[in-house]
Amino acid sequence: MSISPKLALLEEYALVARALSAPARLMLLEQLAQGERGVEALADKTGLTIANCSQHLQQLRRAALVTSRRDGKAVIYRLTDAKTLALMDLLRIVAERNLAQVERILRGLSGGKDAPEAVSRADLAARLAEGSVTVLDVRPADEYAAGHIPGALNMALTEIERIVPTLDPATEIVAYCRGPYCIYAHQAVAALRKHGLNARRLDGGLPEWREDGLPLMAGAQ
Amino acid sequence: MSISPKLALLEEYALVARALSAPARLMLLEQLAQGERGVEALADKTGLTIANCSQHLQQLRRAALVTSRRDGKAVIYRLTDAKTLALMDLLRIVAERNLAQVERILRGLSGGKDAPEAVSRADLAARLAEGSVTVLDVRPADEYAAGHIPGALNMALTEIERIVPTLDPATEIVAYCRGPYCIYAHQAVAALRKHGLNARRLDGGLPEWREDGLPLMAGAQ
DNA sequence: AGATCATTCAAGCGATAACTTGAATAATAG
DNA sequence: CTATTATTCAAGTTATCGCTTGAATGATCT
Repeated sequence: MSISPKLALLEEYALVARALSAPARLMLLEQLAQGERGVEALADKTGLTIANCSQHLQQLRRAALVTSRRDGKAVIYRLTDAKTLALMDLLRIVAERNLAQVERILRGLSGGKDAPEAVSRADLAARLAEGSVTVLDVRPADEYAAGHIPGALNMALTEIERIVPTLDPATEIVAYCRGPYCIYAHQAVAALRKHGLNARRLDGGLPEWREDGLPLMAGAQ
Repeated sequence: MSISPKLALLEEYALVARALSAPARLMLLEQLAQGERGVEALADKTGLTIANCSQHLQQLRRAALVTSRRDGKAVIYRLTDAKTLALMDLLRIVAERNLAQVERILRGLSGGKDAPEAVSRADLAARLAEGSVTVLDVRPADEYAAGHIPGALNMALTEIERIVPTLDPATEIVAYCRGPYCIYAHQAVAALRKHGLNARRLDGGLPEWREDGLPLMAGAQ
C-alpha cells in the first residue's frame, strides 16, 4: 500500500505530459485553441491523415486535455477548459525561457537581433480605439472569416510583398496569428521590417485575445 | 522556410513535455524540489540504479528543467528555477482536475468520502503562532533534519500507530510531506482519522512552504 | 603518479509509440 | 433498407524509450 498508489498517481501525471510530448498533438491543440473542430478539418489543417489524427485526438482525450461531442455524423473536439490552454502556455514559456535552441530559432525567423518587443494585447486594444495602428491577421482566410480583431487586414504571408507599397511607413503595423505556437506573425514582421516598415508582433494570438474578452469581429463558426 | 522552423519549435516544446512524461523523472523532480542533491542520493531515494538515474537527469537537463554543478567528484543537480516547479504544479492540477482516475486513487488513500479539506499554508502559519495545532512531518528523518516547519514532530508512517495514544484528541493535527506529488501526508491523515483523531493535510509540502517564505527550522544542507 | 570514487558513456534488450493500410462502426440521406 | 459519409478500430512496421550491464571519464587523495 505504499509504493503502488504513489506510482499510479505519477503514471497519471505522466500520461498528461506524454499527451503534450508529440509535435503533432501540439499542432492539434493549437488548432483547437482557435475553436472547436471536427476530425477532418483538423487533419486538413495539420496535414495528418485522418486515422492518425483520430488516434492523436484520442490520446488527448485520454489525458482529458480535450473533450468531444457528436454533431450528426461528425465528432467535434474542443479544449476541455482554460487550464489546458494555461498548461500549453506554461510549457511554451519554460521552453523559451530555458532553451537556447528556441531562442536561436525565433531569432532566425525575426531576421536577427533587431526583432522588437511584442505589443501587449492591452496596448493594442487601447490603440485600436484611437485608430493609430494597422492590424494584420496572418492566418488562413477561413480562420479569419470565423473571427478576427476588428479592422484587421487578412493577408497570407506570400501576399505581403505585394501590399508593402500600399502601407503607410508612418503607421505602426501589428501582426498576429494563431497564438504563441504559431510563427506566421514572426515571419510577417520579419518580412515587413526588411522593407523598412515599422512592424511589431502581438503578444499571443487570437485565442488569448478572445480569452481576455477584448473586442472581436465574430463570423460564422 | 515555412514548415521546417515551425516543426523545430514544436519539437523543442515537445522535448520539455517528454521530459515530464516518465514517472521516474517526476520522482526525481519531486526530490529536487526539496533541495539540490547528488546523483547517488537521488538514486537512493528513488530506488533507481545510478546509471539509470544519471540518464534520466541528463534528459531533464536537456529540457533545461534542471541544471548541474560540480562539487569535488560529485555532480549536484537542482531545479533550474521556480518555473520548473510551476510547470510540475500545473501538470498536477490539470491531471487532478480532469482525471477521474486520480480522484479515485486519492479517495482510496484517504479512506473514503470523509477526507477533509487541506489546510492552507497561510492558515497553518497563523495557527502555529498561537500553538493551537500539532504539526506532523511524515518525511524520512534525513529530510526532516535538513529543514522542517518549526515545532513539527517527525514520524515515519509505520510509527504512527504507536504514538496515537500520546496525542490529544482535542488538538487538531496537520500532516505534511514533500509536496503535492507525495502521498505520505494523505496516508498519515487516513491512519490518524481511523483512530478518531482530528487530522488534516497541509496544502502543498515543504518546497511550497519554503517558496512562500514561511518560517523554517533550517538544518544542515 | 597511482589509486579511488562518483558520474557518465556505450551497447543491447524488451516494451511502447507513431504512422500506414484496410476493415468496422455510427449516424444520416435517399 | 441500402448507400453514403465521418470516424474509429485493428494489424503490422519502423523508430524510440527505459532499463541493465560493463567500460570510460574526471576529480580527488595519498
